[in-house]
Amino acid sequence: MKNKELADLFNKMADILEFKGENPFKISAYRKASRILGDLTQDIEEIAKKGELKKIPGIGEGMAQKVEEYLKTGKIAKFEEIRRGVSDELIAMMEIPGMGPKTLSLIHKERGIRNLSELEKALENGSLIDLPGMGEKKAENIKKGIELLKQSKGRMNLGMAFPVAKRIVETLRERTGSQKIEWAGSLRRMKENIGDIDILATGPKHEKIIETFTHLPEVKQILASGETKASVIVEGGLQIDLRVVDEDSYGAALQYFTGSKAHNIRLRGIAKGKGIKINEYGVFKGDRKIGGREEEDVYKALGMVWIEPELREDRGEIEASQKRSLPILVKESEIRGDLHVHSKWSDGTSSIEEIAQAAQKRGYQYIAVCDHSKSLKITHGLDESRLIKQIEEIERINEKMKGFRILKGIEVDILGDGRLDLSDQILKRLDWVIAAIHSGFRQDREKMTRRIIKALENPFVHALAHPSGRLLGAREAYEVDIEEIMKVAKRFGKALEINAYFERLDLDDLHCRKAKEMGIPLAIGTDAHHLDQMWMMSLGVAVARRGWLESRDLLNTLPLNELLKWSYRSR
DNA sequence: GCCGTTTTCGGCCCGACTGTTTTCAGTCG
Repeated sequence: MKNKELADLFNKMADILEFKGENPFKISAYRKASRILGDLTQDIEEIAKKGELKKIPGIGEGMAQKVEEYLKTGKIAKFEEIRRGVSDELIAMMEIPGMGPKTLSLIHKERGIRNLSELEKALENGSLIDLPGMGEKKAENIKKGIELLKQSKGRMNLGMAFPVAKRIVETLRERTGSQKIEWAGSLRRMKENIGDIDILATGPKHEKIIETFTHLPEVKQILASGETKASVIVEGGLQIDLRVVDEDSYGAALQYFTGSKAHNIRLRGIAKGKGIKINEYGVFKGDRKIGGREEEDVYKALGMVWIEPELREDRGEIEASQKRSLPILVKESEIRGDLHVHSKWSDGTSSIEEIAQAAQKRGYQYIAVCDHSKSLKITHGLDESRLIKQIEEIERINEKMKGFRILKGIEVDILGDGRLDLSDQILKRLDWVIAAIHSGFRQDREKMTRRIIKALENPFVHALAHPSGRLLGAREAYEVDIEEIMKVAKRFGKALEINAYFERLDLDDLHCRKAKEMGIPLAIGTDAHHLDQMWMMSLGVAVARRGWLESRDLLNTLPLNELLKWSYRSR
């Protein structure tokens, strides 16, 4: 699938055009096209073959031509043309916080700086300071930006940002006495990667909130601090922005700072057509403020209904809101069980009884113990005889349980050729079998796809665990034709897992939505190895919600008897 | 470069903060 390549290419073109000072609207057209291509789950080549490129909103004559050219020749002439004389090293410097296209262009033209090390040298010897618009502070700022870039290097996992935001918001609530403090931004939309944490607050004394915030013990550096806004860097290089607004603007501000950018731009476009203006202070008709205290005000003013934050990506939610056809997203409280946890029997740390107790405490009706199977030696994976012992233990514990059931499960390994490493005779005895790839990640696409399909053909497998194998920030998904996998899953009545482990979140949101459209059931499992990882169900539910999933699209919203009916239906 | 129940041309979201300015440009979200 060349979607990602094209998305990256268009984004890079936008960078170069920005550096060159091109028309900003042209630049945003490239960025938009890049985002849309990156969001597509359908193979761009398939769309091109059908001649339907221009049907994609945001792709017009020019972009369609460039896509076709790339698919045919592997190149885009326009790209080759504009990149002449602009090295990758130069463009990479735009990543430095505080360094925009204008500054970059200035230091390049006036001081001949071509890369990061030349920039650092120039900052050391002070040769940039006498440039127009430059000064001591600006130079210092860029220096800090370089440091920041070096230590933070990209975005943070949702699962890592979440606890940090929670702690800071709670501290702010305690110390300022203000109850209306919450996170907005990509964290509120529950994106898998968080660039920074945005916090919104209101209260009688704005200065006190800002003051408290910038003096939190976690704060390493204050980037900006004004009357309504402050930005800090905390330990680990994470940036946190705080906005403080009046109470009657809180809803508008929450809407505004939740984003996404693309979602908000669309809303403002719609507003303009209706003679309405929206900003972070409220909804305005002429000079008259017609709303802003509640987030709903914004949507209502545009003839829409409120949209769940997880959907706000301009992926069709705006139209759905206008047509009153938004999905009723699944809620964590509807989850009746965790369908993937590990115990002491393999590489987990808790006994099965402890797990069951913790699950009951969370209000679950069932939990599936899915330890590793024998070929994963490093995890002390279960062979047939140990698995039989585990089955017997679970049956013993289940007899004592009231209103709760431990499901006998396994995370069975898919071998290099697609065979499973446990026999059908034993798999047959289990309630819940998930199959997973843990080796041979580098197989080529065709081989990997065949391998997984073969595993899914096994009548005793219920679901494919962490289907793409990616590890956020650490390992790319393996090469696999996920569309083909989905078709096969559909044909054989298999489920796909949403692995809620903070480093996986796999399937991702876009493929969840695709699976839903295809009628493939999803199953959330935390892959918890410790009891204190079971909270990650929240992350799995977040992915499901971002994938537009409703309660009925998931298996673990089913009551126990219905889940079992599903799992034994084909035996 | 994209797009059109206002438009095939002329729009394209909007405001805060900083630093170097004396009225504003650049950057960011």
